Amino acid sequence: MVCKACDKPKPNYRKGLWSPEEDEKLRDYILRHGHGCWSALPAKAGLHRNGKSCRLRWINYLRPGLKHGMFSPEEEETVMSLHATLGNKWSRIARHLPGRTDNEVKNYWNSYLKKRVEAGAKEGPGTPAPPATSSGAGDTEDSRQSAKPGEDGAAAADGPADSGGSSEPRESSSADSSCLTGPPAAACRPHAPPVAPKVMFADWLDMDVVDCLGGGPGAAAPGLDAASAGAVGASDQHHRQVMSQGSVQVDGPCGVDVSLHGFGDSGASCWEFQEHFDGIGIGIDQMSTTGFCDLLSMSDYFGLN
DNA sequence: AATCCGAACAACCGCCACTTA
DNA sequence: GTAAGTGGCGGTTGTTCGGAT
Repeated sequence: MVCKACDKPKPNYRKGLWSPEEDEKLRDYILRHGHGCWSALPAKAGLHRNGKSCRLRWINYLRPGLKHGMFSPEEEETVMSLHATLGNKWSRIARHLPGRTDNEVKNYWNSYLKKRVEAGAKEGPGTPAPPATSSGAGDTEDSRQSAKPGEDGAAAADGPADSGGSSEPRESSSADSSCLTGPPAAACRPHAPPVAPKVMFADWLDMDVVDCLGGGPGAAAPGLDAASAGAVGASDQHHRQVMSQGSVQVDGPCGVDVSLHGFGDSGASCWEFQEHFDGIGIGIDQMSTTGFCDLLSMSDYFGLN
């Protein structure tokens, strides 16, 4: 991992919330060159942040394919199920939730699911808190829906209303994308960043590309152990979604292969990234060939590494 | 209308595992 | 074999907002 391109850490790193300009710089750089060596990235990208901060920002917020907003009942069930078996292994849990980050899962657990589980435990040891159902997540769920919807509202306001939901358009639960596809800004978090609407990875990788990359919707889940399979059995659609993932390799800035991964979906147009790539001179068709197909690899997703 | 409080979320910090020279 | 450096993970904190009083 030692990388000659990595400069010594600079002092005076900026901290705190990321500005839209910083986001833009980071995204531009990674989309052009891949992240490569994180510690060297800030200097190259013209950011006054440390590599860790950049990495976190990319992984938790900027990375294409991320899903923001409401957890679907299936996702909740998956989180609770996996947490029961894995404990606080948020990254492991997140691997079973396409488009969710460990940080998001962790936050969601700490702020919501944990309380529900505890409440359920108080009601009766043998009766764990019932997961939200597709017919309605209950009053607490409703309150959360109105409270949390998140940045996708900004996306809906700034871009196509269906851009967010296209992350899991196939066989996805309706509740999952309730905020992504549904209530516009009014129902979503008002203080969400007004820029950089959330764009699902599916929006910028055509399904045909995914098929070419080898992942097909009907592919099997290699190496998925029984426990994991059982744990996430309730959210089978997630597996099928993951089956559409592809993975390619490109040369990273440090001379190593940087694995970039795809997450396929319908042929929904990539309205933001199309615009973005146009801006930086990269054709959308170039993405598939240059490997700008970042999300989770199959192996990562299934915890095979 | 102003203030307080809890919730939600983004980001930081510290530790650990892994890789490479 | 060892040390240095990086990346990743989990815990925790800080900030912002909405709702209640």
